[in-house]
Amino acid sequence: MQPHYSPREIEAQAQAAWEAAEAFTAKEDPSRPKYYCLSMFPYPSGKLHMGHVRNYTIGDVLARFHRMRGYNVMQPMGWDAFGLPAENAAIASGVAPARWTYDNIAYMKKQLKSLGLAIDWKRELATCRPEYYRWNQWLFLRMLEKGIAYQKTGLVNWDPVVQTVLANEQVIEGRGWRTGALVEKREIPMYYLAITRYAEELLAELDNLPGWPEQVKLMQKNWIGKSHGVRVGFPYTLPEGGSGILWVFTTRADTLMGATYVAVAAEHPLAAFIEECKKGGVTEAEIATQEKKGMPTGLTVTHPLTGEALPVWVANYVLMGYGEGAVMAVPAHDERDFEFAKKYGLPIRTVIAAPGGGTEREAPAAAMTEHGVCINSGKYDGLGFEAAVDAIAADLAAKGLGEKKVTWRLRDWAISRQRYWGTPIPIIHCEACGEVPGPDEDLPVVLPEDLIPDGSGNPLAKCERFLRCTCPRCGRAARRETDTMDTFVDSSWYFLRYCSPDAASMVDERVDYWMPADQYIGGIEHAILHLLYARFWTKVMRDLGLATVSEPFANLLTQGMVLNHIFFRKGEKGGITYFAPDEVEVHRDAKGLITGAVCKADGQPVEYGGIGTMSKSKKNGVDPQALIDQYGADTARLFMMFAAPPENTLEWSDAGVEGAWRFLNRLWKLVHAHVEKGVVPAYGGGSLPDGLKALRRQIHATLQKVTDDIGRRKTFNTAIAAVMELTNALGRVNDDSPLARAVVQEGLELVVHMLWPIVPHICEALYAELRPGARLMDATWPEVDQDALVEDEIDLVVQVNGKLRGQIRVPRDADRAAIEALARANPNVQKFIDGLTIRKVVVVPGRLINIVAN
RNA sequence: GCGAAAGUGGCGGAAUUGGUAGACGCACUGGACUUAGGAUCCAGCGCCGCAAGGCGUGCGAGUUCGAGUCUCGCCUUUCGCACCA
Repeated sequence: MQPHYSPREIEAQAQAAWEAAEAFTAKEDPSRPKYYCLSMFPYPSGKLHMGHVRNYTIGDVLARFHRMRGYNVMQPMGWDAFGLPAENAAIASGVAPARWTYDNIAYMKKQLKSLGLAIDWKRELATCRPEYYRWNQWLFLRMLEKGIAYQKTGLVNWDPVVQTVLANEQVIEGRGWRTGALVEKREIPMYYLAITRYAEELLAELDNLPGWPEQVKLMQKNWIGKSHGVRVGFPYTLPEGGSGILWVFTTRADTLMGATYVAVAAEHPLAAFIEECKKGGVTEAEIATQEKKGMPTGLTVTHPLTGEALPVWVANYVLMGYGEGAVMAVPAHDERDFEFAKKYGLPIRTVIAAPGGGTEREAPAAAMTEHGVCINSGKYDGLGFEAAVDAIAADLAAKGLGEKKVTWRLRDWAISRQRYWGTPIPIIHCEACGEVPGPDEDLPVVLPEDLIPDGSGNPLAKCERFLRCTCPRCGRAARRETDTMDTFVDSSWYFLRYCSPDAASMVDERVDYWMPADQYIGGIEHAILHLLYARFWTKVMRDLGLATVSEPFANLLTQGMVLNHIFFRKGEKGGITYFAPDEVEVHRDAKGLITGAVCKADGQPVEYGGIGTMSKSKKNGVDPQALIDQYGADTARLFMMFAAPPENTLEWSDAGVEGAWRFLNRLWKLVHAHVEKGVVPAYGGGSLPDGLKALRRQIHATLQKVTDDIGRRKTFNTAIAAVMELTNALGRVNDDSPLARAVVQEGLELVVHMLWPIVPHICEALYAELRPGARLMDATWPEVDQDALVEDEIDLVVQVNGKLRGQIRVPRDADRAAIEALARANPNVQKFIDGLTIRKVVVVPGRLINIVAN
């Protein structure tokens, strides 16, 4: 056996052996339980980043573990290949997005392979290929038929200089990122998917997902935002004649008697699209944090119960997309209304009693938003929240000016993008027939791959060979739609295509074998949008009879981000220059805290910016390739899995990598030393002296813990820590007797089994030394020997008044009286109970005894 | 602003069901080996204290025989907010 661990060699060998055996090619096999291990597919941005390495290593550990446990495992991989960065690359360097994307895929695939992932590459897909996106188009047409897809107008960010729609990401402090021009809101026609039709099911089925983290389910629940309220009508008469009813939605109908004005969104039909409100972005965060602004419309509406005339204001805090796009304002009991009323001097009328019992303060200092009893509300005085809502809703209904209503925060999904690098929307514009769905025979509507965007508009709009077509209805010359689909469409069903990657239809019956995915792994940042869209899309496919599955992901693991230190220098003009961590020398104080740093190149100080997510712009990324080249894939995988539990953020540490490397070297040397003395059969029974009995107990206790940590808890860091402890214990054995060597042999064999999911290459190599000719890729997960775990005596902790005062060793089955007697006999315990009266003795079996005395 | 999480030694983290706080690793200190050490091995390592012991899980209260863990209030950080993926 080689005395030194050389990862380059053994990793190439192991990967070649897996490939030759086609070990990870998955085939449907109804005789075995299946395990579909799915990781979020990467966007081919150029090269792998640490987040990818972490994501795919977690998936690989679970895939390999379940394979050893006897499951029929399928772990696929693909490319989320459409999107904005390819267009940005084209703008920056003139390369066609297609070319850039395919080059990146080729490079990143090589990188993924060097990590030694147990992936079935036969199922690989890229969403920018016509054979994939044709089914986006096909399903879109089916949705149009069902009325799930429809057209209406929506708001976008408009850069007036380049005459282009901008993504929210491209708007920086209200200005276009390349032009610096003030961005305007603009209303344009778009296609929507009616995800709100599925709101009730998307909400209800969260309860059927025990394998999802509670916080993700809660975030989805809040996002869907089912709320029970009342739709209230405020009649009005326009000065020039006409009349109508202004409808609002409120969850606080009990405060209707306190309404002092009505506010509508800037895009509400009652308001003109007011110039002032055109400015600023379209994101909810921006709207919620901007200064409350508004203006009176000059109109008034009639309070449906009191008949009072209330002014109508346009307010920038009212969202057109939610409820009715208009609200009744009750400043006394809503914070936003309160702030607005203060600013514009509108009246504030308290109609709910404050919890303290205070009643009619003229000028409250803040809105009282709690539920309470109605006051100053005429016939409703004294009613609680529910009674008041019921009574008011009934009175409104009698007048035809209201009813109880359920409203959702969730909005329909706008999928139109005014971009080139995406799935063409299969719609044909005909002068005579209008917007006509493209016929199925035309699919796929192929995206030309040789166009190069320049940042102004969509190059498809100038591409005659793409645009020209005939109207399927009247046969006259027509033009194709140039909008493409949101890339969330691509990622909403790729996991279904993996199940039948070569199907002639969108999917085939193999989806019913593999789905749902038994484990889905990806970034927490996708907790809402991607996961919600994927759930919706799956349900639509189910309702079209394409699959039987309702919920695509049985278990969800949301991994944390990978962070690193940030260093920067502020320029004279306020610009910030970032420095990579390896470009600076860090200064620490006596406690090890970072106090400052200097740039190695010029010796001048740089500022320390704390810890943040690895990103290109902050130059704090670490290239995984350099890590793999220097230490090998196993060290990279081990460090990633050991440094933090998967849900936590992970701080990058060069020293931590060294630690992982050292452990693998120690393990190699330990097996080498053992093997050089000759391999022996693993311990197979017979009586053991106390020391070896304890070692064997540790071996099987470790196996039990690691099985639970990987399989149930998914805390790979604690599994590794336990194996490290066991390895240290095995290394301390200084006994060459046949019995001792047999126990160590058993221990080492179990160690390489337990570590195979995490560091498969080195384990494959070590196992071949421990059992010449054997391969771990064919091995099964070992069984815990329950007999080895049994202990005759156990240690108990003794506390006096909750403080640790001693330890006692008692027989495993000692009774309460015996334990108490032993505890009271302990000299240190006696010292602390001396002179006190014992009030109570708490015995926790197997753990501790607490003597309460005073 | 709204929604969701997190906060434990010098650092990453462990403590799984309310029951020994600090496993494992890193950093650091001392020693061994060595021509050499940025290799390897051994030992120590929360804070205060000579010790006995006391204190200690972001801050402040509370429940309990017992709280890192449960409850309430606050502070800080991170993620998401619908056109980044």
